[in-house]
Amino acid sequence: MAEAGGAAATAPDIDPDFEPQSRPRSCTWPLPRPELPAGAAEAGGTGGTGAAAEEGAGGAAAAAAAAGPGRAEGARAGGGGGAAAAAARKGGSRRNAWGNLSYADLITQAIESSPEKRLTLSQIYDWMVRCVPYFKDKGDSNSSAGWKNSIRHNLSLHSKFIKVHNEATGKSSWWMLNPEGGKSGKAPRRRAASMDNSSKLAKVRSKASKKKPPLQSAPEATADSPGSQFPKWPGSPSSRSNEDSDVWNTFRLSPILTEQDDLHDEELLPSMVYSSASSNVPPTVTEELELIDGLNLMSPSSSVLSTQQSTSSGQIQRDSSFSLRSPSAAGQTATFGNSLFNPVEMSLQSSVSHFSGPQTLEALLTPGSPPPRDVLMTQVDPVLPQTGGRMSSRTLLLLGGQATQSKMSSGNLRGKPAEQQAEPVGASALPSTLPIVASPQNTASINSLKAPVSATAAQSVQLGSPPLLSSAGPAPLGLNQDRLPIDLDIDMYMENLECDMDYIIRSELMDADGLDFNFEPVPSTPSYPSSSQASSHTWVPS
DNA sequence: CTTCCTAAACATA
DNA sequence: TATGTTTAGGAAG
Repeated sequence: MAEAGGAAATAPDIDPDFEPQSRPRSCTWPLPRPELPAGAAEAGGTGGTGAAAEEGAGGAAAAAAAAGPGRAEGARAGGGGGAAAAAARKGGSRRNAWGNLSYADLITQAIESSPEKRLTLSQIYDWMVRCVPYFKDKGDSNSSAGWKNSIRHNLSLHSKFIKVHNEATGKSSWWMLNPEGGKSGKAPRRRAASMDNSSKLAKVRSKASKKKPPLQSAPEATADSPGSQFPKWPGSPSSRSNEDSDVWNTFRLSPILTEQDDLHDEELLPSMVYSSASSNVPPTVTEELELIDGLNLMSPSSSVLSTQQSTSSGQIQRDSSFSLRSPSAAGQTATFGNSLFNPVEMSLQSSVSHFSGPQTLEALLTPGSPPPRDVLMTQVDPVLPQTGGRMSSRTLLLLGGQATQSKMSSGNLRGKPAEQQAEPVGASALPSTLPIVASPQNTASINSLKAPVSATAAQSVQLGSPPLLSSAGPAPLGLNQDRLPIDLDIDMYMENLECDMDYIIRSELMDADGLDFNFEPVPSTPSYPSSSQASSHTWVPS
């Protein structure tokens, strides 16, 4: 508070300092208030967590902002200068006028802050303006040009961000975090090659063709149902409400692979496997979950999975994991790495696993029969132009959001549990034995069920993993292996989710770059990686 | 040398 | 015009 006060004094509009993480809630998507002045919202909403921040920072930022908004140099200089003062904190100096976070980091946070973990470009801009003090005043004026350009640049440049076709009207694409996490900055994970995924990918990608316009929405199965109201904020429950029409779980996704079918690079191998990736990428866990849960709904095939798990060697995974865009049409089927589901899988299995695994992913994916949209399958979109549209490379098409919804729900939970409840509860009531997997054949039935089922599944999934993440979890391991009671009450879920989110956020922060604010002691922080992984995927190659 | 920021040229819808 | 992609140059660690 004290800090805040000081900062406030300097710059009313500007936030003391930017720590999106520290106050996730204030900057989250279903915006509490239209244009809340940062100060107010934060102060009120954040409650205690974010409080600690660097006071100096605020001043510095403000100063910088005021002083030299224009140039990089200005900003930099400002940052540097201010840094000295602010630097005190951590030895870290703010690299930029807005703090230590890079654009990429900011974008990441923006995306993460959204319930569905996806934002359109404009939403990202928006977030920046709302949540990052430095940009607060630069929102609408022409001054925005520069940083917006940078935002776009970053989105395109980093493999860490993936573009998802937004089928709603002519909206711009959704930008999501690449589950694989091609982080470019800090968390050095395995980057064997100096180049690292991002750059490398970028490069590779880049060479792809540029001439041919990708016909993005060709078949667009769901297109017809207009996302109608596709929520301005994806997070909004709307999608859920109208699952009736377009919310198919379907989503196609094209892995991160490069266009070069030959992704022999080992780097890619592991990367494709989301789950495995998780081991390295703590922060992204969430996203993984999202994907996973979505997927897992669809891909229960346990048997296959298990195999994979054990093997986990990598190559195999790679192979099986996805065969992405092969030039030929046939190749388009993406086989999802089972590994992907593993973690979830495990949990699911216990609870829901009755469905016999006859339907393996492959079966599901069967290229031959284009499943009605109901099938919640991950198929590499037929949409991809054989021309090799570049769009496919990182573009993830995702239609309908049920899959994501589950996630979203988590986001909403806090906000409106009530709504949430209705569904989940109902879902829980459903027989767990429902065939979750939708094979083309089943689609019909699934269709009707899908809503509930998905909910259930989602829940279970959430349950499964979150606990791991959540520090509080009484006995994460036990839970995990044990199985998840489907009938847990929502509160539980909520809690888990909450923890999860916060937890993740926190970890993210820590990871991020040492944001200064210190949170509460996070008991299990250190364990985070290990616990989550260990428990959830024992199979992890490590 | 690598990471990042910024600017800007292009390409598309 | 808004979005996206790419390429370039420069600064900082």
